Amino acid sequence: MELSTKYNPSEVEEKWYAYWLKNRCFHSEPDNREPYTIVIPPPNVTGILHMGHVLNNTLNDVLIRKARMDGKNACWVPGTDHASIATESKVVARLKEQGISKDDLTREQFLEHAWAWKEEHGGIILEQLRKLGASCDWDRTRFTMEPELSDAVIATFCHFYKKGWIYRGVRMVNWDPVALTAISDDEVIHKDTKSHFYHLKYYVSDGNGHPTDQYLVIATTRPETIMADAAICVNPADERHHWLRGKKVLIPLINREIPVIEDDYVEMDFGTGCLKVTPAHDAHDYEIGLRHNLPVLDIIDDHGCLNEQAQILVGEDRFVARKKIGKMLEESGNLVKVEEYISPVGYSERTDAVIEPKLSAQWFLKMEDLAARALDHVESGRIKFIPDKYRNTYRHWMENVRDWCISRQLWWGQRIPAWYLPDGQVVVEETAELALAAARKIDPSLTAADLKQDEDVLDTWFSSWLWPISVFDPKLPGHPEHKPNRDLSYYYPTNDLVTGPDIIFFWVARMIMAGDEFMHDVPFHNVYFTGIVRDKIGRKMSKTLGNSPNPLDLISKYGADAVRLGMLLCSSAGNDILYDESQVEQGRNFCAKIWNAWRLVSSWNVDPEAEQPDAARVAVKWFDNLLSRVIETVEDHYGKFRINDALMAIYKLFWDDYCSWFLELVKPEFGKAVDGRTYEAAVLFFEKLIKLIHPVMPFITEELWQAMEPRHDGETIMYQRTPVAGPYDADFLAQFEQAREAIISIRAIRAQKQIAPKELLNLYVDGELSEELTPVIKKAANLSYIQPGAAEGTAVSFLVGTIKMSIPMAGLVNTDEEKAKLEAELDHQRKFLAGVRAKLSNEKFVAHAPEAVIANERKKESDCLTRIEALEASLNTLQ
RNA sequence: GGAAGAUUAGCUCAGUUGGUUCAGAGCACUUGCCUUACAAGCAAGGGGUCACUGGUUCGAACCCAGUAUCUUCCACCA
Repeated sequence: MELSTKYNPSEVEEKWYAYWLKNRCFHSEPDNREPYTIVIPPPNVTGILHMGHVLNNTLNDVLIRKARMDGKNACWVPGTDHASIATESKVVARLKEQGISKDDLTREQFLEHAWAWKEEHGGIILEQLRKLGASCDWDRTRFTMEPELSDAVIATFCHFYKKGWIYRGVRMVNWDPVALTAISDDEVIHKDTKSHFYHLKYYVSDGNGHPTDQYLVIATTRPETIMADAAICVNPADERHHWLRGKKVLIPLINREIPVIEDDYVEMDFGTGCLKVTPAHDAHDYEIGLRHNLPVLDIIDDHGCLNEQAQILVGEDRFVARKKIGKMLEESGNLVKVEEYISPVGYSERTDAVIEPKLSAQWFLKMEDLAARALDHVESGRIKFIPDKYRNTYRHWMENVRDWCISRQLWWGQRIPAWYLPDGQVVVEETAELALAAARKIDPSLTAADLKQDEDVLDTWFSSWLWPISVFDPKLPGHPEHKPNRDLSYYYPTNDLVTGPDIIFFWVARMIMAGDEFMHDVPFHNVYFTGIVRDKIGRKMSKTLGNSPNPLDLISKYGADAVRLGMLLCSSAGNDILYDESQVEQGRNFCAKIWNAWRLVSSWNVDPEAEQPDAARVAVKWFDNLLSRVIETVEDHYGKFRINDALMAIYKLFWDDYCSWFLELVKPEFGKAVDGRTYEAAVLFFEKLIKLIHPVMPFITEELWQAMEPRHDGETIMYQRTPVAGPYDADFLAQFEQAREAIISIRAIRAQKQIAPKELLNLYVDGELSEELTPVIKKAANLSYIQPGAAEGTAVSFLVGTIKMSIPMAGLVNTDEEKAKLEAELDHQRKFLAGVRAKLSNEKFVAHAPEAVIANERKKESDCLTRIEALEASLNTLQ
């Protein structure tokens, strides 16, 4: 079959992806083969493909395709995540554009809009993954908010509630005033932020609410919260403040009287040693408040604005209020000074809004027991992290974990299955009907109308932690007594998880917890953490910087295979990835190389009767041995998740060894036919090579495989078996390396002396060179003959190991130049010899070093002597 | 503030538990080639005091201590 001169990726990719889909090549059903399972880290349902996805899914696809070719029953389950906060905020933003406020909608109306948005944008990213070549089992596509999976989430909530591990409590939580919801501790990002340290005078009260002329000074970064102060606190050991004992002070501007209290929490040497206690707006202050029975006065509303309770600046945003109150305090004479100050401030991961500590009723899941068990799975090695260093991170988090705030004040998500009775009691059941039944046990007169369901939804991660289970059997989570169905029994535990280290706590840790709780088993055996994709100067990719290429543009420009290869080339596990388009170009170039190699082989005329030239015979033997050795290396790399090392080994095998050496050695002379045996070997090697390449570059390899008809009878390469390494002759491979070295030296001499490659030369060999390899050297170096011994007359000589080689070259040799070169080399060898001898004459070395090391030093010594002798002989000849 | 990790060629990284002939790869670079598969290519080549300072050892890129720089994670001193 005639191939076009250029590889056309887009046409080929479309053709074969459609073919794979049509033939259901990606689909898996349980059978008696060993399963190999991956669940996709579900992207946000309304997300679009970015470079991080490309990296992650390329790695996933390489692993799954490799496993498939290893004969395993490979199943890669795709799907999307409803991404509660992210999606809801997008929907809110779109409604706003249409002039609709969320507050004007009922829950049902809002959800209609949200589902419409999901229908419109949902699944785009899955379509994009197909362009990348992802071999997901699309028949198994799941969505975390589809009915069955939502049921699983609800059941899970009930399960833990009945176990006593879920509780509702009024706690200080992280409030996001933009998203209008509480978020978990993990969703808060602390950033050092420039602010001001206000030093304020609080006057001591005369007992009737009037200021005396005595005062104390506190330091705060949040002067707008002084109206919520409940006390001033000092350290009991701080003698500077003992005069304040039992006194009351007045809050500036509003003149409210508050007590001075003492608590060890206050650091004497920080600030002024006086702390204003504001229980409603600071987590630590809240704790102090509890200890001292202080009232809680909340002066900030959900949007982060001061409310009526503040008395002043009502309705002002907290940051505006901060500036304004600074002025007011200055005017009232309460402001002592303002210092520049840098302090850590919490920001919302989603909205980047400054988090407001806020007291509110939320649902929590106890973590202690779950975390201990999840930690053990990793500590014991049942789950391996690649790279290993993430174990430390994981352990630290697990040992310091706090209860998980699982409620979110949002509508897009699974609604908490808790119903409140009119008297405030709560029942938790999977459905409204069951809840009513449960409520009637408390009060038989109740009707459905009397029950009010909790308004909140659950944290997205409370659904995605079930993912490796619920994609197979949504009935199991929450119902541990349920018998796992056929899919779950077969595919669980999954094998490998490829994901970013940024979600190690959000997702990885919690999947391990859920797996342990419901399956009493790990959810996966290996977690491969990818790095973050950055641009080539190390910046994170972001829309605002505009340094993030659109993967689909890259695919249409270079082809999916090129993008995949480019991504993998720069990705060693756990390191951040500095992406550069030149790597994708390298991928494209590799495609061209593969394409052209087959164009060459397939263009040959074959004469089955022709005798196989010696050089070709040896080349075949060599490549056969080499192939086995490289396959062994590649398998080893895969086993250690060193995907880019595996890739590089294959890349070099194909480009350097197969193309540059093997094909050049067996290539028939112009106009002549290739013999049958050599041709068969060249084709067979090519087949094995594209099988090795297929997991990384699925499209071009399928195209060429199919182009090799009728050899393959229309079978896909996807289900061919990975080539296996046979035994190989390491000595022979080493001998070939010597030949290769000789050839390179001869070519270099040609280049130096400007002798055309076509001009025949003669070679004299003084030393033990394998007879078998002389035809190879002859062909590759274009020699007319190779003779034992040393060249007579003027010659250029060089060393290959300890073998002296020389090429007679009358008239072309500059004797002085050659002499200088030889002398330099001789000098170097003598120094080397001196070093080796120094070692060998060191008694301690001889006494302590192992036999093998000493023997090796002796070999170095004798080889070096041989070389010195050869060099001296060459010098003599020149003189 | 705590912790983990990193520092090897211009760039990105290997270096498998201290010892194969003065440290390897890919890319980039230099030189020569439009040689009938491929100029997106071929051939040849240059390039490193393994961050720094000490120590352990017969022997250190590798182990130990300290220093410097960087990255990430965790952390509510108001």
